[in-house]
Amino acid sequence: MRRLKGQTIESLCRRGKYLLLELESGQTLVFHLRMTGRLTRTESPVPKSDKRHLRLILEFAGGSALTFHDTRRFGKAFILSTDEAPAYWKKLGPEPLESSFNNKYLAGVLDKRTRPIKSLLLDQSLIAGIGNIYADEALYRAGIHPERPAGEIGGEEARRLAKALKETLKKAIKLGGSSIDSYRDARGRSGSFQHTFRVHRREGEPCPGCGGIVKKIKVGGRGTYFCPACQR
DNA sequence: CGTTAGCCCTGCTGGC
DNA sequence: TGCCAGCAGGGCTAAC
Repeated sequence: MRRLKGQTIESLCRRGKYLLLELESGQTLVFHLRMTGRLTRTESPVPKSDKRHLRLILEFAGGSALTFHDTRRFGKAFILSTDEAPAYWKKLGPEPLESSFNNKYLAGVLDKRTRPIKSLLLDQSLIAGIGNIYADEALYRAGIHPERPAGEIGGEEARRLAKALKETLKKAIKLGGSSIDSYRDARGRSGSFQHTFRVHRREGEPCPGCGGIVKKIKVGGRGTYFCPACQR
């Protein structure tokens, strides 16, 4: 990270779950927060009380700083050169909120695949940016059982799923994300999407649609919540 | 190629 | 009240 000294950040963007800081040199400083990573705009020097689980400090001219904290140390920060970047981002599928992600694309991705639909939604090489929370909530919204083989979902159901993914993400973004555990934005603020979960982390509670009981299972090793009555 | 299981890591929770 | 096994999960690798 010493190579960053003296450089100007020219733009900020995002690809899937990766945050990108584009530098004047053409290099990209990339962050992935995973579950417990936190990026915070703060003052420099960083207060002693903020040193726990601190992984990286970027000090800016003018006395402010960007800190990267990560309790579970699953998050990543790394630099991509101009040469490396295109190949790196090619590994990711389209963004659900861009026009390249449409009914036709989703139908093509689902076709002939045997994996449970939930596992497919979490595959970043097919669709970028869907995590465990959003897969559960989108499948509920679309009325699709998380264990259904992807290949048997087509037509009207596939269209419903595409729409559900877009709407779930839009709403979550509008509410500032989900702060179940540690997520905070760069100003330290919590999101509020977690207060609107229909099924995720609501095992044993009533389904808001039918009043039935929300069930929890494991799909692809991930905790998965759904309503057995509403999701077929 | 498509799919699945296991690993990483640490703080919190649930059951006794 | 205290203890500790197990859970949480995104992405990578190995294996089939």
